[in-house]
Amino acid sequence: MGVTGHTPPNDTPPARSASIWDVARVAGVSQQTVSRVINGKTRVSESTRAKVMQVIAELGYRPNRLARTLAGGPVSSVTVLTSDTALFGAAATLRGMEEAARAAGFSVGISVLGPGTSNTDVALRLNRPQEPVMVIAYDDPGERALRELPPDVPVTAAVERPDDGSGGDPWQVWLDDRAAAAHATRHLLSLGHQTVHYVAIPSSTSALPQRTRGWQDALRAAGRPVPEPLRGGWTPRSGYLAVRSLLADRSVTAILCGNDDLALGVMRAAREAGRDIPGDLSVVGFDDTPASAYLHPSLTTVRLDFEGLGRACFGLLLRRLQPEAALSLPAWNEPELIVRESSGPPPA
Amino acid sequence: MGVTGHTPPNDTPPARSASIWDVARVAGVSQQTVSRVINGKTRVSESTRAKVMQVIAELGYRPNRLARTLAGGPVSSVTVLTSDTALFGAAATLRGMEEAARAAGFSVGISVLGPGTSNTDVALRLNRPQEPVMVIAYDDPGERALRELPPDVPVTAAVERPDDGSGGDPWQVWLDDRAAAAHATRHLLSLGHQTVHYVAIPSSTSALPQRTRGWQDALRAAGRPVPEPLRGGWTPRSGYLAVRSLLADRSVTAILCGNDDLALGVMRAAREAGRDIPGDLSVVGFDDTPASAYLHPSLTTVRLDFEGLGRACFGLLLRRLQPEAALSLPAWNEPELIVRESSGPPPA
DNA sequence: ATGAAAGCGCTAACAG
DNA sequence: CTGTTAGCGCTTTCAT
Repeated sequence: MGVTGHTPPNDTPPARSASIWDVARVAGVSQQTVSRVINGKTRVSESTRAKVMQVIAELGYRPNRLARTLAGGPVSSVTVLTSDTALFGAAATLRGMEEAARAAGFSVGISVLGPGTSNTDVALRLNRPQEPVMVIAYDDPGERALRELPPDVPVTAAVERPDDGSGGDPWQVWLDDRAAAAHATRHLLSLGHQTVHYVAIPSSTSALPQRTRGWQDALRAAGRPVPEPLRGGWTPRSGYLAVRSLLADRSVTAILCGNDDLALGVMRAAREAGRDIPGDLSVVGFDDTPASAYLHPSLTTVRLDFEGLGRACFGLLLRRLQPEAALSLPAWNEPELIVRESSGPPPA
Repeated sequence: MGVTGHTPPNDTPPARSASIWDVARVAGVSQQTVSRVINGKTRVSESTRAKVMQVIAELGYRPNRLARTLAGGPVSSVTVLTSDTALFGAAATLRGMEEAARAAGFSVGISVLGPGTSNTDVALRLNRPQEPVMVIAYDDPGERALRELPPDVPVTAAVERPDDGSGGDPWQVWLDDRAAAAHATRHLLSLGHQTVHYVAIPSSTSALPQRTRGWQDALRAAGRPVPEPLRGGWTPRSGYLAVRSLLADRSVTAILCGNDDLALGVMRAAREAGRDIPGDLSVVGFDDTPASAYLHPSLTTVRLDFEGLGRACFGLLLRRLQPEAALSLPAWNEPELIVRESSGPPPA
């Protein structure tokens, strides 16, 4: 006996779980037949199929996906590269990616990028040289990883904005931040504000980020002065610090923030400066986190469908892996301005 | 030529990236020597090592971790099983796990559990039958997955509370929620409140959750009435809905909430009911999310070191995988009450 | 419809 | 210090 050919004469059970060979032996069929039953692609007689299934259950057989992949089976794993998953956008995108991948039978790996990730490093994180990858590239570490991945790695990405010029990489997805920022800015102008100040999130590029551009677009189109954008980070604290000095100036009546956390910090700074929201100051954010509707005051913000974007990013990857299948891309929602209590007319 | 033995006579480059064999051939050494250089465990002469390293760089060789694992190499991958990563606790725990795992050279897979996950299902998500697993089991789907994993899978878990009786599973880690809840409750009592109401997060068990017990502990120890706990969900909205009717009763002057999101909803409901915080009502949460310090009013809450717990959970896994190594467990912080603006004395 | 053979890329024994 | 051999568990080919 000992089909695997190396069963020691006096064996202790090696705690090795049942393989396809074990199933084959017990079921009295070839190993190949078991494979066929498992994959269900090829036709197998009903009787043998039943027998094999029964033995699989008896032995508690569980397939080894590594071996399957190594042997040249279909691709069924992705690795997601992302920086800081504490950020709302990245976390939500990751959820969308994982959900779509799992639905398609993919296993998903995750690897977090730090600020100091060397170029070879990132490729070495993959489970195999050509494992497909999705990159969440809203910030600098993500963008760098995207650039530094070897060309033979199939990759799609959720990015902050399309590549300059060319109209966008076909393997990237993004939300129309520029239009959204313009929309939010127009909302504030239409309430009667003379201009709108902007607290920016960190940017991935030297070029002007899309939200900043959209904000400028709207101000310029209305012929309003364009203040210098304030540099914020990602946290409430950074928003708080960024605007403290600004708030002494009572002519500042409207502030657009790069995300909801910044907005939260800005609102706190405003209160401490004795400014009423929205009476003296309007504040608008980006993201529409679950908390935003319950803040005091509730936050006017731009809802961004990061989960949808993540799902689409995986759809794109699937299309890249199976070009012949002509897969349709799952749709995602465009950004939407949610008007709440934190924005209103300027003081009279 | 053709060490791999199947190079077609008239080959088009199969887009197959360089393997260890290719490196060996070019470097003029055996495949095994390349393996030795890569792993660095065995001694290799400096000259051959240099040669091999050079060829590795030339050919852009990247190791295949799947093959390594399949061939019986050291374990270097984990899968994390978790439900809803949108929750602060689960997300932070995941970050800690990923960080520790990556630092140890592990690749980490993630698979999200839904409410309806059948028992065989969960084992089939693993990349191989005996892949190590970490479960984030703060809620029911997590606890179920933990129960349903086959016994031969090495698993550690971050759980809401230790197993009943036995003093806790040695492969589980948890925070002392019970003591923390008692502490938070005593804080409110010491401010002069007659009693404290509690809005609970969903529980994973039929038994009383630890936070609920701690709250009761403190009330009983002080000889105060123990109100019926209110059942909340995880979101601000559920906190908002849970307490709306309660707030009509002005004798309710202190509410402890199962997490900060619930507290946010409770605070909003309170304002809408015309209650001032902390003047008429004190609110205390659990988690200390980054937003909590910037809310209006800023939230008194219990800081929980989920990231530390996640790192410890991986440490535990490592210990389980290498019992002989006698690894020390990374420490994590005990829960800590952060007193802010939302708690104060009851109205006179 | 089923079986047999070869091999994916690597590591773990053994040899020398 | 280095090379040889035998697999890991599975999916391709090809046969039958």
